[in-house]
Amino acid sequence: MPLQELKKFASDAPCPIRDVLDRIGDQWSVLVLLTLRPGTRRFNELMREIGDISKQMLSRTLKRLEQDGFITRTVYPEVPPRVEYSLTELGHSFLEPMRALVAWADQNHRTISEARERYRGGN
Amino acid sequence: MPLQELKKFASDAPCPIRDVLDRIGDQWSVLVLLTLRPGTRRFNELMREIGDISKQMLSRTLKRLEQDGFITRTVYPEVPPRVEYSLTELGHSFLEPMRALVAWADQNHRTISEARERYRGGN
DNA sequence: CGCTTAGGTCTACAAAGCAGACCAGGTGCA
DNA sequence: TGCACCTGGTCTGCTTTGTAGACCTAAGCG
Repeated sequence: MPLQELKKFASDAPCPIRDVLDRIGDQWSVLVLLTLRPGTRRFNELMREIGDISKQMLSRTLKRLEQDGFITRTVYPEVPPRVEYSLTELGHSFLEPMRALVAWADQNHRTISEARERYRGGN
Repeated sequence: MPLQELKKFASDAPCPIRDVLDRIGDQWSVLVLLTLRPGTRRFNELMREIGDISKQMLSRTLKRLEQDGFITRTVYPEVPPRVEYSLTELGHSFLEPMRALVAWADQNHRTISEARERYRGGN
């Protein structure tokens, strides 16, 4: 039996924190959401703007974000196909606390780098 | 040449956001920090409280957090050995914006679950 | 002597992620 | 008619990351 299912089951019920951390914990999800913040984007635009994500991961990430209600996916039945992604209310509201974190990152980035240097140096 | 080095190099210089996301992006780091918030913990206490982390990952995560200045590691040269971990100022300050995120999670957990249900149902 | 205990490290094996090949199917060009 | 091109993916092998669990050290206790 897939071990992971057990874990998920065990942590799902009692711990919404874990649930969100699993979401944020996915580096790509946050990055995609941040990239969508300015407005609607198409698949390949996201690829280009994010830069180092693989098609597979982008596809998977978008699917999950749609599933969880963070983004909407609109297909225009043209040829070649056009698919647009954009944030929902939920997606936007998530980015609000996220911004605080990003701000913290901005402020403390240098401190962290210095700590790293010291560690290397002091070792 | 290790491809990853390139990536790291490319994203290190211009983008502190990425740098922090890589840190948070690590599910375990945040979980360890949250577990340390109430106060000092020993290695096996962390293991027990977190529950489903492997020794190796806990060890690795703690090492990195120490390196980055989020926690301190104190060894008491007894037998059997005793090692205590606790948050630094930086660690505490990081958890502040993090709390906003956790609060958001608490509030919106149900909404997300419902979106998931709808998705399954509507498919 | 040999078992216990804490905090790890080491070693196989499983899972996740990546790059790049491939696909559909209408359009433009020859 | 044929042939390459476009987007938004999916599929396939290989690399990287994470896991479980055995092992290690060295004092204390029976």
